[in-house]
Amino acid sequence: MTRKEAILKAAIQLFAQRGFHATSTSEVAKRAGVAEGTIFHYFKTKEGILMYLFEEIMDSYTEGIENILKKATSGMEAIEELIRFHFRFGEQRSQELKVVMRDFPSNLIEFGSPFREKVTERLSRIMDVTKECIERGLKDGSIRDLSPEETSFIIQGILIGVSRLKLMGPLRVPNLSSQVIDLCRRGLAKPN
Amino acid sequence: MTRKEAILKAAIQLFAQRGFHATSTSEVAKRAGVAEGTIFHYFKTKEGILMYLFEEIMDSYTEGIENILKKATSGMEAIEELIRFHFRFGEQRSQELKVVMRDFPSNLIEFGSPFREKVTERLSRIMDVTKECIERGLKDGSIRDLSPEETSFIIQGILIGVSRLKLMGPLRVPNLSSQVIDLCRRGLAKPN
Amino acid sequence: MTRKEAILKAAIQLFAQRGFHATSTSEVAKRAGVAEGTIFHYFKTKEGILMYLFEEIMDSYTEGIENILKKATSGMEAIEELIRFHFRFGEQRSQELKVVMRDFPSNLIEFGSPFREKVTERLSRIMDVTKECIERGLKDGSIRDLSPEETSFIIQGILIGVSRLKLMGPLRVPNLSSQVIDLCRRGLAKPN
Amino acid sequence: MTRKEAILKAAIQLFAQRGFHATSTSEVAKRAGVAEGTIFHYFKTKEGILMYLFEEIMDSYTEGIENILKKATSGMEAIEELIRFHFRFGEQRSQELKVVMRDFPSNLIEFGSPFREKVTERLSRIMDVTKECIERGLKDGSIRDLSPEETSFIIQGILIGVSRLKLMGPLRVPNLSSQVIDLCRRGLAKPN
DNA sequence: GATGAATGAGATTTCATTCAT
DNA sequence: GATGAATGAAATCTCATTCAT
Repeated sequence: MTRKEAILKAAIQLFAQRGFHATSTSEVAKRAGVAEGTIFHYFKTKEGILMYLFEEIMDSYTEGIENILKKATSGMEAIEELIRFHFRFGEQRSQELKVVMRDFPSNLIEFGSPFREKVTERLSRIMDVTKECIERGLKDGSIRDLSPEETSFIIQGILIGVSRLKLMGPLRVPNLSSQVIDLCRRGLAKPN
Repeated sequence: MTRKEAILKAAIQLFAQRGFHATSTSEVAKRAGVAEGTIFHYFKTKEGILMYLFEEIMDSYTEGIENILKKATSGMEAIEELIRFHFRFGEQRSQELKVVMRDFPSNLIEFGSPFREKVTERLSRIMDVTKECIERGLKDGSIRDLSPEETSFIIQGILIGVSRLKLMGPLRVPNLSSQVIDLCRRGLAKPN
Repeated sequence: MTRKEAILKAAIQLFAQRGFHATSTSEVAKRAGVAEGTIFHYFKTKEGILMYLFEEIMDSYTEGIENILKKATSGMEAIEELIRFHFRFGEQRSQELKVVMRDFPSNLIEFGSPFREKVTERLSRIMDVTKECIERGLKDGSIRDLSPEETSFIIQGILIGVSRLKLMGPLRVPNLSSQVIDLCRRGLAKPN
Repeated sequence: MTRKEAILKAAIQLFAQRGFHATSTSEVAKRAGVAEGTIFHYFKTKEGILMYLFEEIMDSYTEGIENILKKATSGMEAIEELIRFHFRFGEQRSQELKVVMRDFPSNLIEFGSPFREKVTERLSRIMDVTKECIERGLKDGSIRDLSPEETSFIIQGILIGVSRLKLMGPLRVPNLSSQVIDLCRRGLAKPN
């Protein structure tokens, strides 16, 4: 493991557990087994670690959902796969996701931040893909007549919120993925 | 306006805008027009402001949804009212809610915090009310056969997530409330 | 002695001795007998101490030379008094002057600095007074035909340079003041 | 251009512009197009660059004024040539001179520094040459009865101060050299 | 000779909190 | 109750320097 990886690993663990603000760079360095200065050698600032993390995970997520869109045979199926992917992703990378969920919004909003652009770009890409799924479903008749814009917003809201509740809280809910899929399917499917 | 109220008002504005961590007590004092010491006279710590805010808003929210439960004629109607109330509440108290959404989870998890108990108690009360709605719907036949536990979890997830997206992001979606209601109704209603 | 004064006194001593950059705020605090934070309570930044010092000494100097201009009976006499005042001032406030001479130019040039304006304003005031002396001497016939602009520049250069050499170096020269006056008088006086 | 020269060139530019303390070795390395380690290969420390610079420029200056002394036909002429040389030198090597003026005194005084000796040795050599000019003028009757010690001190002060004002400030004064010469000639020449 | 990743000491600054008035 | 000067612990970040390659 390179030093950079060690720093990232340590940061993810600590940020997920205690939060970004409550974690000091000296703690990260200690856990990573490197000198504190090394952190700043690789990531210019403490926020830089968060940024790197965010970009990395967002790119990975975006790539995943873009693949789904390519493979899916219908709009509704795409939505289902999207949800399935979302929860699978959340399980595989729960730590990183926790960090992003915990500490992200703060920076999202800060206007001066050099993040802002990158972040909003990624987020809107995610929203776009969801919208495209809906639009396809409208065309192929698998989804009922709904505004793609608004519906994709709600779908994203559902995924974020449910994941949040799951990641942050102590409650364990089995089959979350399939239950959300069922609910969404009934909500979106064309009435017969 | 009493000094305490002035402090709260200032804190809400600043915490909502910049976040809890990025706001200093001196800024709060300045905006409130009181001495810094006064803050600590009313709220023992800086976190104490957040705690007070949280309790106040949570109690208000809990009271609201408990009333709904009393008035509703069916489980499904209760759920609908719940959603309606949620978004109305979010609009009326958007600032406070933003604060809670922005900065809450961090403290939620901190184990040592004296908050933890109070917070979890309130949150589980909210979850319980949602569950009771579902349970009533199961009994009165307005809601299809679903696990109350899991479904209430998802409903809460939806509300939190969609509100979050709405409060934090720049997108404006009209009729969010009724669209979410529609989706949930189709998702929960008994098939005929 | 108030805390602020104690900080200033300590800072002057240390900056004069070791230079601004080589002195840490912790050293200043220690010598002043205050907590390090107290420094930042009174002067927002470390540079702020230098700024305060500079303004204070420049105002004092400017006031001094403006008085001379009022009292002097001829231009040449004004110049003489100016030089006399300059060296007297340098002796009375040698420490502060040393600080200014040692560490000032760096900031003078920095463009972004909030200092710049204040500094240049003061410096040009000093230059202006010198120029007025020359101009008066031209009118009253006590000074030979010389460009006021250029001559005042040279006079200021002389004063700065000679003081610098005196303050910084180990050499002790007696009667510096009167020797400089003699040299300048011969250099400026109208040939008879 | 060798690596060493590239480093020196970069250092001169940056030190002159931003000052020694505000320039990091990494910036110097970047501008010079070498690795940071290379700097320390050629100059043992960061201060070493300044030292090298200083020695080089001082030797060049000293050599120049020593030649003048040899060629001059009278003491007064030597002084005049000295001044002429000083300003010519200042124009040819303004950047280096700026560095020396900006950042030198700080180190001059530091007692522990290995510089100190070299520096004071060079400075006193310059002072000595000036004194010799005066002494010669006293003998050959071109300079009026003045203390060589004190007068050379003043002459040096004038040169340093006027150059400083010229190099550091924004003011442009034409014919500075000849004006200073005129003033000094009148100040030093034997009354007829 | 040349590199540049890694270091770690140290610097400035922030800020919640206290407490004498 | 109200103040705000004073604190000091802790945090982020810089940077000259080293050293294995």
